[in-house]
Amino acid sequence: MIAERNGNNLGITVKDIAQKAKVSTATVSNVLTQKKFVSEKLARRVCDAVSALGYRPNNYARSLKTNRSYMIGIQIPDITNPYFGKAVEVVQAEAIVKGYHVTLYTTGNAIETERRNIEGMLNSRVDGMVCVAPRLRVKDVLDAVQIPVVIVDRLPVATDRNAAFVYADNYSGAAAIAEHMLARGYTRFLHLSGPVALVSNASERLKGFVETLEKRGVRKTDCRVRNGEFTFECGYGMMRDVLRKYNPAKGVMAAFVGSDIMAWGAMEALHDRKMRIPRDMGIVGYDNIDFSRFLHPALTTVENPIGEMSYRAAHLLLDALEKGRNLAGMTVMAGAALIERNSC
Amino acid sequence: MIAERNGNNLGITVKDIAQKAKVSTATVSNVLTQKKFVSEKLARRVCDAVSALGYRPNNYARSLKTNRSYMIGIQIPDITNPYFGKAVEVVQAEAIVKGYHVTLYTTGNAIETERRNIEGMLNSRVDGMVCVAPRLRVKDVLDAVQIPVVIVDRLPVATDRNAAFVYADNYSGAAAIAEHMLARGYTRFLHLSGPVALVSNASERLKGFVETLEKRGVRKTDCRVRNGEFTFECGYGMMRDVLRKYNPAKGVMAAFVGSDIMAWGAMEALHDRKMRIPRDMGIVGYDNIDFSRFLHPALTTVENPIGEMSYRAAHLLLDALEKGRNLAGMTVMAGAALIERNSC
DNA sequence: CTGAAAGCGCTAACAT
DNA sequence: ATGTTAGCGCTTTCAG
Repeated sequence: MIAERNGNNLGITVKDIAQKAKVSTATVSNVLTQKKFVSEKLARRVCDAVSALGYRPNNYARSLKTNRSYMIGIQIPDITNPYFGKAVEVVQAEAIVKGYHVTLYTTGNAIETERRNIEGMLNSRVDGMVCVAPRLRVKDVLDAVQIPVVIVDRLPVATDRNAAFVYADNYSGAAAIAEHMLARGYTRFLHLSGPVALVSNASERLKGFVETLEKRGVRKTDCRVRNGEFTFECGYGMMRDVLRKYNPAKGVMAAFVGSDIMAWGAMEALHDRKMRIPRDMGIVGYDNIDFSRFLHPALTTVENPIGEMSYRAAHLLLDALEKGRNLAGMTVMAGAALIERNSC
Repeated sequence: MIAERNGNNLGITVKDIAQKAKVSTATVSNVLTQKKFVSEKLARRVCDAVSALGYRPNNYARSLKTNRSYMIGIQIPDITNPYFGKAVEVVQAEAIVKGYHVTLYTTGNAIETERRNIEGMLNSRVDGMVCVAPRLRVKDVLDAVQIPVVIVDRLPVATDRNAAFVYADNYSGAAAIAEHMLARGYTRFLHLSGPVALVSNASERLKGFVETLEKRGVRKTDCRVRNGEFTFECGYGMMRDVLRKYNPAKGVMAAFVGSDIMAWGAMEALHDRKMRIPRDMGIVGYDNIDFSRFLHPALTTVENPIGEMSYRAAHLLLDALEKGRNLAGMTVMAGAALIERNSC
């Protein structure tokens, strides 16, 4: 007999436990999977044998037979960013409740890596995947994949694939910022944007902000825009450049900085110039990252509900997997709420 | 013939491609796994068939046969914390290079969850695992597991299991802080510690700090200690309490706050009281989280080399997996370096 | 309700 | 160097 080593008996199979419980392997399988009714008596015997031998089903064999891995893949740009960390946390928590495991892939915003990752997920035969903020064109990811997918934090595209979209209303969020600034009486505006050409979030925010301002009669020359990346350094650098020829005495400006992290950088640049916020310039960020409320002054921003989005995404995917629901055409848009604090 | 759908042909097997290439399944397997030499001619034919049919090997079948999943599990307390995010990032990057996938588990510092996660990894048959900063007693995790494990960021224990330890020298790091404060001329000291009873990092830091101070002749009454958790709120609350009866005029205090996040909280409490750092109190953190250099004043802290540790951990595990190296008795300790900035 | 047996797709002996 | 074939451990018809 194979020795019972602490809790991890690789050698024990259904056969062994069938033998010990004096039943067939089919019965063992039936009590384990709960798919067919088994009499109390036999079920008891099986369970006893299972714990006596420390049996642990072999998931490869199971998966080979059922063609399901109970594994879902999640891909995010950067695990070091708490915003995406939150997404992973939520998806993982929901998945585990339904008996799914999660495998994680990180892209570093590199398109090539994204392609490789998707290939990797397919190879390791995940049952479904969620892609958070992909840089690869959505069409390209869908083309590569047959299994259910949900794309998070990107604008939906029309598709007949088994794919859903969960995204936030970045346009309205940015529009709310514009309205807020207007209500505060600002007359000069600045937008330090994210990578508009690559990321729909960035372009939606830009559009929402600028269009609202125009609609309310602000002249183009009173609203400057600069494009950059969603990083501290970029926020710092762009603001530093702007500040070179900025004089608050000629009219205080309100700046919508494309993300909280950029906004932090921008605030540093102001600080270095001994400028006070909001006295010399109003600052609004976007995302409502955890730290933003602790900045000085506390950062006015827009809640980007990544937690809610990933929750919805997880459930969509899990429904597709468990109930066979087809995702095609499903989109859910989460709202965006302005969080008023002291920076503008 | 099964239609070739975009890049993901679940129905195609070795058999199909053997047929198409007019070779045996063994030959197909051999060219795919590269374990035996196959002539140019046949290899060519096989590769052509593979890409023509869009074949993708079924990893379940492969794993069932070889008893290897090429999957490693990583468990961390909180994916929302960039410190642990870094660990995941590094392990994932190293794993993928060697052809391994990573599945992620999060504990929320709940011991029960840790136990469940380990169970989950074992069920999904990971080849090895890395546990970062477990709360479960190390002995308990080792007892549960037969596969190679590396424990990161915890003090090693003696074991004959296939387990390695990678940790940082928290004692020296904290000692360096004490020396630094002494050198600056401080005579009154405070330590706001992490969960000393549960986490060896916290207790090591406490020990390193207090013992060094004592060794250098500081009286016990001049060094106060309070225990808490590694959170912003806890840092804030403990410092607020301390401040109720603190008067810098009677001697400026230097506070070693157990982690950067706590230190941030503590700095907020000082700020609320209109106290200036370091004029009214010196503050030193621990971890060198990314944001610490942007705080005002920039936070003096100790580099906790999580990136390096996880790199070493990944390689240890991968060596165990690939080269069959037994990990028993392996420990690697990473150094800790004081980072002098403006808060103390 | 229970058991016998086929077979999921792959790899690795073994045979040629 | 290549082909034949026996399973890996499980689930799932199909009989009984």
